[in-house]
Amino acid sequence: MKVQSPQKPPVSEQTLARLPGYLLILRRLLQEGNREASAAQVARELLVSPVLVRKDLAAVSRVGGKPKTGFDLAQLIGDIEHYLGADTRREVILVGAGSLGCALMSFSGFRDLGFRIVAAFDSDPALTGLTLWDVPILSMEQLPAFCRGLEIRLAILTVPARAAPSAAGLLIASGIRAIWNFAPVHLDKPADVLIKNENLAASLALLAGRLGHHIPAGRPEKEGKA
Amino acid sequence: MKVQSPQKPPVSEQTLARLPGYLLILRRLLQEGNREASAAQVARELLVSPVLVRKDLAAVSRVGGKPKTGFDLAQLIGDIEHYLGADTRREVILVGAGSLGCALMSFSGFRDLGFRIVAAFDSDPALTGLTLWDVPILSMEQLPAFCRGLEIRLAILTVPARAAPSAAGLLIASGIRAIWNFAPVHLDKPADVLIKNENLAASLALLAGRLGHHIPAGRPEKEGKA
DNA sequence: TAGATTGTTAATCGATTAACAATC
DNA sequence: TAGATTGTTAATCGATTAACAATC
Repeated sequence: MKVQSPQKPPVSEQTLARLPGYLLILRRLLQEGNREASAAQVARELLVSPVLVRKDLAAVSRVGGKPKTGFDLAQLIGDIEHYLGADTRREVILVGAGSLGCALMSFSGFRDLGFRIVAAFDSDPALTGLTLWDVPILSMEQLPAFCRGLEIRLAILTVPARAAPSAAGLLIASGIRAIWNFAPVHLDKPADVLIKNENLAASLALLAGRLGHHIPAGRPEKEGKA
Repeated sequence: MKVQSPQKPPVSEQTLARLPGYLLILRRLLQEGNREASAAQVARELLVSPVLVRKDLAAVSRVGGKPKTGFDLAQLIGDIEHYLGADTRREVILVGAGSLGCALMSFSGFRDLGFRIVAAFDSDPALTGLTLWDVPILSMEQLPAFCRGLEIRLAILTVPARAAPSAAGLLIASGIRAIWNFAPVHLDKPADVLIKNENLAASLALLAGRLGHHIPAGRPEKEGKA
């Protein structure tokens, strides 16, 4: 039976974005031998306010923490993992096996959060048939049947900009529900498909812009500590 | 002589983050033969409100647009480029020539925004001395002198998580002012150094989380069009 | 018990949007 | 001129923070 949590209000985009960060810290604390952690402890590491951490955790964890001791680490980690993974298949395909695509295939960080790139697709016949980092590279023609067959819902799009719109169309037509798009182009989509644009060049420009204009980065470091 | 623009209030982080997107669209419009563009035109492509575009542009452009005709494309592109690049050297170094690092070296998108990876550094002696995609790979020992000599201020950090803290320390000691950190660890830093954390696995988890919980992605598509 | 830490309600803060006068 | 589009002032909206009562 499915035990969802429909009574809680949906968490904000910002809260969701902080969850993976919490997960990393909580896991490390657990590995270091702790059984519990306080919101203040987590907040210090992420440089956010403790209240924010408590609010975020309250939004996604069913158990909550205990006064004086804090949160049960194992329990909390499980809750966050469940929340991030709830109702979502963790199998991912990758479209575009160029240098960036191959780098993502080799990237171990996805595995730590439970994701697995199960196949890559490329229009270059020289690449199809190869297996890189345990990921088989298939032809674009094989994509629809593959996605339908395995009910894949997540795709990473690392093709050149000019190829991205048609590739995205093919993905959507093949049942993909969310696309992580690394091409710097706007992709049209139906309302029920999610597209997250990742523009690496823009990210670098943003950093350089902040540097040039001395905009303080987020909250300042806290003075003094325990 | 330096002509800065100290009288304008610093733009918000959000505005800054949208500038590269404007730049891409405006350049494309110019290439397509247009001389001018309206805020509404740009807004439609980025799915943001036209008022927001006007506010953003007013914050970074000195000239402003003209009623009826809109903004002069060449002028506006120049202003945004200048704003993003103001007071900032565009030379970047890359630390950690693993698969992700190499992918970024080969990435052409940086060039389009005026950045150039001038050198990569790696502790693996098998890599040092090589030149990949025109980027020479040097040893970590050469880093401080290189950065000091060329006054490099921007660095991309793509080393494994366990090596990141010490590498960041070396970078900061070598005069680097901003670090784009791909390792999923918190890096300590003095107040005047910027660190932008890029956690690719967390980004994917965020997308999957949104998918699982059906959180609408930003503003909905507008109905109807010109 | 005393004290640390939680969870929640109210206040603050800042970004976005709406409304509208100015102007080419 | 008439009309489209800009720039700005005020209203809205939502996230973060502050304050504080609850509780192990």
